[in-house]
Amino acid sequence: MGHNRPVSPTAAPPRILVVDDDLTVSEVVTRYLEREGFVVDVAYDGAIALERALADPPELVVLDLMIPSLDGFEVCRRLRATAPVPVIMLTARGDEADRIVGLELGADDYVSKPFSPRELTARVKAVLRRAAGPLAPGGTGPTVLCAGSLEVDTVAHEARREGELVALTAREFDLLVHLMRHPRRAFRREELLEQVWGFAYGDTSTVTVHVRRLREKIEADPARPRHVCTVWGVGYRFEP
Amino acid sequence: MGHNRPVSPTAAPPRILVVDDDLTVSEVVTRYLEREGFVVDVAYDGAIALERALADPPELVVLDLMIPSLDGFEVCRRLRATAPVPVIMLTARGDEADRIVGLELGADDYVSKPFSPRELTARVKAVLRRAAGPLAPGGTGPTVLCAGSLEVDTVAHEARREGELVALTAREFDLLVHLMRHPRRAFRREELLEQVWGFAYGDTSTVTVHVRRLREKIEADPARPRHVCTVWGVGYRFEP
DNA sequence: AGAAGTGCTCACGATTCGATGAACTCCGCG
DNA sequence: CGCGGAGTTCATCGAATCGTGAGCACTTCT
Repeated sequence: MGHNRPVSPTAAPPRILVVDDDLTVSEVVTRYLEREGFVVDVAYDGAIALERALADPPELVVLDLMIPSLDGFEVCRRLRATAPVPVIMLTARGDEADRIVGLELGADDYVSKPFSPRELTARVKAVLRRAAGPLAPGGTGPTVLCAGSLEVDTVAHEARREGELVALTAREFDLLVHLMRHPRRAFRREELLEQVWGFAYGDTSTVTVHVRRLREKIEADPARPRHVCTVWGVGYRFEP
Repeated sequence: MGHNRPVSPTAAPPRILVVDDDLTVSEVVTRYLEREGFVVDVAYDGAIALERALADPPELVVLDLMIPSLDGFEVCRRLRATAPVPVIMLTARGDEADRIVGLELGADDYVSKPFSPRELTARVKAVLRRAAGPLAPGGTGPTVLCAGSLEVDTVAHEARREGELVALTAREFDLLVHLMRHPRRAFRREELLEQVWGFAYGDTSTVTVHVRRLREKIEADPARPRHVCTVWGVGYRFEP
């Protein structure tokens, strides 16, 4: 069931709006992006794209420059005017690229046709990563989370109990950080699956097992957890 | 969105001179560079650019090749004749760029139009990092980095282990310095690719291989690295 | 007490990830 | 023009990790 984890360790699958009137292109792009675990929406002209993007902004827009009703640049400009949505431009190849160079600079990145799907998905991921910020999510919170004798350094990607280093796997780490960032809030397993794993659906026992392994490592008495607590009939909650 | 700090953590913001007669280009470039925390100055033709750069040398020059009064190559040549200012060339797209790259021996890097602002800023940072040292009076941080029996002299471009000189290639050196400048911080491969290589995207196995070679040279037991450590599911981290 | 619902544990198979070795490209040099 | 070093890409291998299903334990309700 190998869904590739798209980008950010702790995120629902990013939605991407693909705007291209060429059916062949948009279909291929869609297929490849979905294979990488993204949720893809398609629009065939500028006006509709803009409307849809403004109504429900996706995480990223892949935008052909030459499309009906509103050209790509105009769409990009208007998008940017209201919401800081990352944009990747698809530009035709050839000399005209020189003329439009100034215009297309509004985009976060560009890919010139013909392009390899691999390159496009790579760039999509790169731009999303940039938009999400580096491992240290900038101002969105402290880099070291503390609770009791627990210390979690989100930058160094390390966790300590009583000062002792505990080796957490990537998932365990993500799970712990997510819980610690929302102390005392109860999460249903489905929520955690979505917010930590990025799965829209799936076996909730996956969460159970990971919680168990996590407790095994960070709780003094894993059978009587003081931090990662069970909320019966609901899910789990982090207790500081 | 947090302002990314450019390159060195404690230095004054590097000043960058952007030389381009296309207003659209220079404005967009300026905006993106400023967003990254640089101080940007703009010149619209070669003579003025040269004059200004010589009067008060910036940390880096971003130079379009086709500009009025003095072409980019000439400006670059004269600049380099007097001051070792790093230069990034903006070249027209295509095969032409390939021919030019041979000529522009003076430039530290080049970016061909159309380019993504991402790529430009990434390369700017990479070049600045690489250039940090030669003419660094006070701002650019320590010139000798130490960790255990490791000594890295960023000015002399030398690395020693137990006092013994180890021959590192340019990339290996840059990689090591970058990691050492952010001790204990975990980097994803994609981040390193961007911050050390200046690639907006690419094959992450490149990083893997270079890390391996670096370990081969600086670690006492390369199979059990004590400094350049693996963070499973994430990337690498430097341990002092 | 019995039954149904919910969470916990364990072990197995599939997948993913990093290390490794080697091929290949690109230059500069003799 | 071949050589050699640096850098990049590719294929393979082994190990760590992950997801799943089945059985057990505990809670709650009838």
